[in-house]
Amino acid sequence: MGTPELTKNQSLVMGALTHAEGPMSAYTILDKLRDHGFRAPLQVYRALDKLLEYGLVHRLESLNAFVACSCPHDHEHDHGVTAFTICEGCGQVTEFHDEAIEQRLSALVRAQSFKTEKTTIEIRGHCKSCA
Amino acid sequence: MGTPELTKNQSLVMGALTHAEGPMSAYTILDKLRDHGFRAPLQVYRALDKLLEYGLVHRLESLNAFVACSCPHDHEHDHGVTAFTICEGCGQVTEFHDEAIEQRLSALVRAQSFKTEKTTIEIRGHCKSCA
DNA sequence: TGGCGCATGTAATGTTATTACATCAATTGC
DNA sequence: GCAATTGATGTAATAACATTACATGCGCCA
Repeated sequence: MGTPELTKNQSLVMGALTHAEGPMSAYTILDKLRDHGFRAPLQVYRALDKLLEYGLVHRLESLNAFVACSCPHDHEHDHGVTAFTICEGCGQVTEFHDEAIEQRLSALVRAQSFKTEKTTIEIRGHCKSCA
Repeated sequence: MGTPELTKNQSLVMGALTHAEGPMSAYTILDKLRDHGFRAPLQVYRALDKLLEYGLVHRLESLNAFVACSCPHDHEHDHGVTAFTICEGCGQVTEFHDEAIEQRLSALVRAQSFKTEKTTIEIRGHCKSCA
């Protein structure tokens, strides 16, 4: 029960995100795909919903934008918590994962008897080149 | 150079957030303050900008909403990273701070030569009561 | 008293996301 | 075969969130 074949719209959206340098808003994706027959936001949002569900794409909450997952393989199983650095200068987004943070958050949340469904970690700032 | 006196609009917005149980969107705040003369979104957003700057209010990125800071005192100095659990059931938001996570993130980010300006940590899920 | 800084007021617009409803194709059960 | 179901799609309209642009008022002080 891994990732199913992508539908046409899902493939188009995935392609747009994969070819982009950085994150794209839903409406930017829509504009990129007008030539391929996209007319309405919903076509993008529906595809994004599925891609998010399959773990192929991440949503950046602080940007209202989306990026292709940078994990080269293996969207079959959960990668746990994903964190991002986001450069205000050049827009570059770097995805990373860390066991230690994951475990620490897990402990803190468990202490509240809170049940985690989704964790967002986003760090805004400036990358090495844009410092 | 701490928090200056709040202006009228800032006080009104701060009051609305303080009296609310949970987070409020800017437009919800606007509606609450119509009776006090608020007419336009910008009146709310301008006040929120200042309150965020003073550290009296936090923005929840994954909700596009705002909460009063739960720290009882001491908005004079930076509290470092703030994290939140957000219950999908009852909407309850709990703010917390953790040295260990802060340091770990700091180390990871330093390894990228990334300069942090703002860190967002939001955990969506269900609280004890809504599990 | 004129200029400056800053809070404010108002309108218009821009951006992001969802609801509602209709159609179409593949699959399943009878 | 042929309803019934499920899931992807298309389209329009609207809702929700946020900003730009421009004008006004008010205290301060050189």
